[in-house]
Amino acid sequence: MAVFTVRDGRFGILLVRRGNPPFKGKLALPGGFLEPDEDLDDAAARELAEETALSAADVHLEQFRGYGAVGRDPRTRVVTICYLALVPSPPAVVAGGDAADAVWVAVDDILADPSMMAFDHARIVRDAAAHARGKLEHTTIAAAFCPKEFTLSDLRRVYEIVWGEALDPRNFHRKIMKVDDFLLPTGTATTRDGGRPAALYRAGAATQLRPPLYRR
Amino acid sequence: MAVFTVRDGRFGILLVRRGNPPFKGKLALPGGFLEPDEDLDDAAARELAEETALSAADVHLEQFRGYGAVGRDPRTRVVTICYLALVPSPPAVVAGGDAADAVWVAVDDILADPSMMAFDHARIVRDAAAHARGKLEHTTIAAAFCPKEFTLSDLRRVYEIVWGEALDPRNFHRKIMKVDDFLLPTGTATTRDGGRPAALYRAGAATQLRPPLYRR
DNA sequence: GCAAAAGTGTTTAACTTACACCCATGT
DNA sequence: ACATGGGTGTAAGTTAAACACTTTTGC
Repeated sequence: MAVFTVRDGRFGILLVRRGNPPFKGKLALPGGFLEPDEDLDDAAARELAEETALSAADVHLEQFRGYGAVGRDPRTRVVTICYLALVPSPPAVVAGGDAADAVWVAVDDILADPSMMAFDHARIVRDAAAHARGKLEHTTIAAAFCPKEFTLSDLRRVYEIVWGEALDPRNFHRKIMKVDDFLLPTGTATTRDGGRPAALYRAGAATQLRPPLYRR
Repeated sequence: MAVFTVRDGRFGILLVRRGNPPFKGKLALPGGFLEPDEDLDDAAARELAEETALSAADVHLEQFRGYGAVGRDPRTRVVTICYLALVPSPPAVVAGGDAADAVWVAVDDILADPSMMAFDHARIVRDAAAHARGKLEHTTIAAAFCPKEFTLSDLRRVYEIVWGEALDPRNFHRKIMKVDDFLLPTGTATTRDGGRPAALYRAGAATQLRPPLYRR
């Protein structure tokens, strides 16, 4: 599982600290083995629930890609199918399961120093992060990082943090609102200190962002 | 393997007629089992070579997605990783390998009558075809259906056949030529009967089509 | 010359960008 | 009143769609 979130102004991923060899002490992607009686998607949902206490209904969960290089686990041949999960911030703190040593790590810190990762997981993180970043351009998955109700600023901040670049709030507002069935008004607004209250929205049924919202 | 091509004005896929139960007589995707000493991409390239006598260097080959539903093969549990191959037309005719009964079938015929397919392969064909059709919008993979040297009309015909819709030749011409490093002029031109000769191009290094070329 | 297909130019509308401006709230 | 962030208007530049038109060949 590549479980991404946006937390404390960073694009983060859920990792577990390995307590046993090989790669003892290094960070690894959480995951587990397919049960004999479950489909791939079901196994991913189960693993996600075990690691984060989040149900698949609350998050964006999609199959990403398979990895099967021969030496990727020094113990035996392992073919992995990596799933991508995008969870809202702050994500439910990790529960008791296998993931007692689960930590949130900023993606950019991993890309800057891949040696902190076990197995070929640094490469998987790199691939999955690039995939997620790219998908923000032409899909509505950014909303998966937001809570059930959110403002346009919340959504814009997701884009800015994941991409690491500033977007014009005015133009962002109009571009997003032009997409049919992306943001559904709730009729309510935020109350904060110092500033006009923002309208709250829920994510609608739209999945494609057309036209796309490009990075620089 | 989901091996697609454009042949005789149709968007086609390579299938094999099953000679043994289960699903004897039905059509199936070609494929095989992963060897103990090969990576996923290597296995896909090997299978492609066995089925079509095409080397991975000549075609577009990418991992598509995994399928692992419990009952998808009635004999035993099988997890498949489907690869997408786009091969030029006319593709090298199938050689001696496992695929003695290989046939090219139009994708739309399968979608119209999925019962001709064995296992869950009709669903895989549907998913893979939708993926390929969608990728024409924002990548340069359409060129993978063309021979080494091709004209803008050849490329446009690929789009028209795969999407099943007509495109304006004039606007298509300019949109494609505006993409940096997509089409490299060879300096030569076609000779045909009745019509101005068209410039011939080779595919360049560009992979992304930005801005995209949308379907209706 | 004529038909056919390739390729260019032009007009109009739509969209993007940048930024000025107004709005609604807390202090 | 004023600071703060939300939201709207607008003008300039860019891009896309539709289609008239020119070019280059075979017959």
